[in-house]
Amino acid sequence: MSKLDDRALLYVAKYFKALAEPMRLKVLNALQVGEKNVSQLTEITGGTQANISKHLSMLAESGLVKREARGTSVYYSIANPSVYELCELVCGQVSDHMTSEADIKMMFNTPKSI
Amino acid sequence: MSKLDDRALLYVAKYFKALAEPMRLKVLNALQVGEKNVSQLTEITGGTQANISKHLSMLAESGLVKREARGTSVYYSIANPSVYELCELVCGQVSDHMTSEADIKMMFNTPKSI
DNA sequence: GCTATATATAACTATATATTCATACAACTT
DNA sequence: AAGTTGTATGAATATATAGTTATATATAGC
Repeated sequence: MSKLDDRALLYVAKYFKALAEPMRLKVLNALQVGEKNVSQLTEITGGTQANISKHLSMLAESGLVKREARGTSVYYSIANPSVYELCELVCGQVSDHMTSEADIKMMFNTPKSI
Repeated sequence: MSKLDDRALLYVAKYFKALAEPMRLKVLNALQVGEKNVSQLTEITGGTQANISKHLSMLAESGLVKREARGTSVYYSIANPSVYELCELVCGQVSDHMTSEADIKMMFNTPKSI
């Protein structure tokens, strides 16, 4: 593989990584109905302000959300609605897959964080 | 959010996490044309046997690939072709997004691993 | 049974990540 | 100007992860 390919690969991986965290999925889910500021997202998700702020920075840097400061608040919104297509696809695969024993087992085999 | 929702969230996150690693994307890419055994995947990707084997175990556990032992070899194949739809979607978003300065910057801002 | 080949795994290291707490910073209000 | 509110960030900790090396396990051929 060429060096350019590797960089593209890294970039795609980075995008998926942004989606690979439950709290960030919660945030994205909360943004599905429209833009929200950090305080609102903090309340909706039940996270701490610092933590949500960090996740939002990460999502913004990965190009999944847009940031807009207005007054004292900062509003975040979905950069590209097709992110929900991704989630739909995955949810479909997950529910298909969830019938098998191995996956039930995996469900209980969850790490403490990440 | 209910406890069940949280588990589903964790499950979806786990699926995305399986895709959030360049070497695993390479492996999945190699499998696009059909099943391959571990040795073949090791050669194609340029990884070490132990490393590829681990990634394959992880991919199998996450439900992205199927495992089938035949003779002394173990053949892996894509469990669900729609994983490539995901990648297509992401590639589209990535290339859209790649025109902006912030992303060029991010390109060079890559961690050493992961 | 012995050897060669293919795959998996355990121990280890280095790095990355999520989370919390405390604090800095910025923009309104009075 | 001082206080209030909303957001970001640095330090610290605990956990997770990718990768390497060495080794175990299994299957086939002799």
